[in-house]
Amino acid sequence: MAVTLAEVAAHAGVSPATVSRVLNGGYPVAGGTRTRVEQAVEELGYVANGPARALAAATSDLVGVLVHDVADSFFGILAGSLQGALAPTGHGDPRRLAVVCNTEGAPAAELAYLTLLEGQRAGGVVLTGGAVEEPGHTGALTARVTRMAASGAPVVLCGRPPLPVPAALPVATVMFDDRGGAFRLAEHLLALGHRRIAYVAGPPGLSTTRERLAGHREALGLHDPALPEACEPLTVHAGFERSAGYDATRELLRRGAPFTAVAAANDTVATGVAAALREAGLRIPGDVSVAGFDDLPVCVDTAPALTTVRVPLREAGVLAAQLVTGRKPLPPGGITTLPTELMVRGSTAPPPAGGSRP
Amino acid sequence: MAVTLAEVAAHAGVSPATVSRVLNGGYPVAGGTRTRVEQAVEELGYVANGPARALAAATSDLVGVLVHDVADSFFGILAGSLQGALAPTGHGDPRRLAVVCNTEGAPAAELAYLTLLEGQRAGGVVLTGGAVEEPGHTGALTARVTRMAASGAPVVLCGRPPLPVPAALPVATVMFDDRGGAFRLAEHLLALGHRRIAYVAGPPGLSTTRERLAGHREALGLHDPALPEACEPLTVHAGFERSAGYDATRELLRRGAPFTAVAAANDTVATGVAAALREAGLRIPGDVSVAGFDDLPVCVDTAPALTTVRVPLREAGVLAAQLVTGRKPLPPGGITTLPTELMVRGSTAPPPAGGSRP
DNA sequence: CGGGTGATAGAAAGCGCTTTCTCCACCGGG
DNA sequence: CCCGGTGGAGAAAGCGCTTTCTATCACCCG
Repeated sequence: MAVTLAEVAAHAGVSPATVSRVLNGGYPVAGGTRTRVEQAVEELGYVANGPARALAAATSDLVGVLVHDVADSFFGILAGSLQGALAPTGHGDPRRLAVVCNTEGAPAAELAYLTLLEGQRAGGVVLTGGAVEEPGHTGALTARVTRMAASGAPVVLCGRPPLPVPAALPVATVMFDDRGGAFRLAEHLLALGHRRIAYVAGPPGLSTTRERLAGHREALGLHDPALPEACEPLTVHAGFERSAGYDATRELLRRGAPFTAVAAANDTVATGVAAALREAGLRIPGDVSVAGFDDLPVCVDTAPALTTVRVPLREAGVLAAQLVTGRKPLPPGGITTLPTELMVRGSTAPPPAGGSRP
Repeated sequence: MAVTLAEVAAHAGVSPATVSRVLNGGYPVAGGTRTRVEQAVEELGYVANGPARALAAATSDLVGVLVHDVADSFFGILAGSLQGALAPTGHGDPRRLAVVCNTEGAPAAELAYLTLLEGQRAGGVVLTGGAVEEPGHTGALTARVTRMAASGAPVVLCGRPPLPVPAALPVATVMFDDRGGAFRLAEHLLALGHRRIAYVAGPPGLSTTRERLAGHREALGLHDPALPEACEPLTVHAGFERSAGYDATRELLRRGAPFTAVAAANDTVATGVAAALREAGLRIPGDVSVAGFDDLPVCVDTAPALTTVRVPLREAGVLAAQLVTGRKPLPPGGITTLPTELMVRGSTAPPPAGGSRP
């Protein structure tokens, strides 16, 4: 079967303890001894037994990555860069493995996976995506996160607001400036002359939905205090899938209230919005402007290319990896906010001259 | 700290062995005893220590999922459905965790991750994406896969050809009918009247590239034995990214050899192809038809919607999960080929009447 | 009516590693 | 010249679980 530590020790003529120390560092080992052990490891092709290490050390090389759904590019890109950054540059470093868990955004699934990861003695956990803001769940989540962090496993909240955990614990938050991005996007639409701006928001109760909507409204209100209220009937809550955007837009069109622009919760929803508009015979951006959020790869290939807000997913993934592995110290306050950037493309233009349609 | 098996045993007034048996099944436990144990587990909120189980049982609940890159929708969708299907319907079932590893298609990374997973005593491994067909690597991979399977961890090859391992081992292969799909796509182009068909192929040496190209050429040859050779100068090898399609198309245009259609290695590449053509002032499908492969979600939102070949990624993910967990018996021969389907959309049309351009 | 014969439960031996705790040599200072 | 220090190595005790191997009981059949 597999080579064990003891065999390596025997081969090198030292005790198992010494081999362990050479492999894990943090304890002085004389140069000659170290060399002999390393050679034995090499010759025997020794690969440590992960579970045994985890059992003895009470922590493993596993890093849990909770996402709403990896099939969604937003999470796929985040998880991908995170996974890549988990493998450090140095060659001998212990390689962390990413355990990705699709929660579908469901609180129960989130907690269930956290339990599973705790049982696996995961060496860290990254919670990504908007948080369900519901007192009961936030409380339960905070308790779980506190417990994990207290047991030494760093927790990184990525793309969601911080949790009220004791400051001394290894819990970091990496946020996106969703609010600012939504604000600038709305400003862009206003500057183009739009006033009747529809908004296809994400699921209610989700932090991301709240932030983006807040930024959007703030911009409207700053331009004209009456605008937020005026646009209220043009706001629809939906899911984060393409079909949600499609359905919401059909509903909007059915209602008949005129609008000249639609801002969507994210790019995927925006493609659904665009499809519904096109199907209704409306031209983009001639008749109606459309904007998304996230700047997923799809944005540049839609027709027309989608105006959106870039969210630095790759950067976030790398940062989260560095934080969860402890390679990067926690920032003071534990919170890092990554900037978002308005990406103006072809899907937004001034409203039609003849007045607002439909 | 965490509740242990022994504590549950004490609470239920039985021995640890009995608790273990209730939890794992496969050994008769009297109804009353079982109930008492289950109640104790419930009351104490017991969660098994994964590493300890894995150490004692020499196998874990971890399932390795090797992908080229999760950020790529192809793999994201595959990994997502696979991960979802790993969590069985029943509630008490042991939940398998998916460890996703980005190999970037690099043989060395593939082997390195396999070693890591072996060290973790993974309960199974799924290798996805085209295989690098290089004797040395195939040999090394076969050896590794054989060893893992022999130690009891099922291995599933998904979207790649089978490996020559002993038939008795738990190794299954789930393939896509890439060749057939490419064949039908080429037939479609030929039926539209195209004769000068460019092909932006994937990286050389990859099984997927080979299969798709083979199907494509087969259709050309069947239509006119001289066609494959005639189209040879219009075939370019590139990567699987959008930029590869873009660059390859620019190169094709630069060469000046006329073509009326371009078939791309996959949808992502096709979007790059389309972008380059559009940039060159060519209309799709008016001047040049474009076709992709995979039928990723992006296909329906490009302008025009992309004609492509649907590859049943979700189905494959679910099937792979069932096979790797042993929930579904290995098919005879160990190989399952999933059908692909031609999806005709707006990006393909008859070639321009005036003759082939550019 | 006694010893098979199942059906259950317990004892105990690890699984392969980490990590105290101990021990040993050898060093320099008093 | 002796002794406390100190760097380096080993012994051994687990970590929490699975899994033989054994030990009990009932029973049941000849």
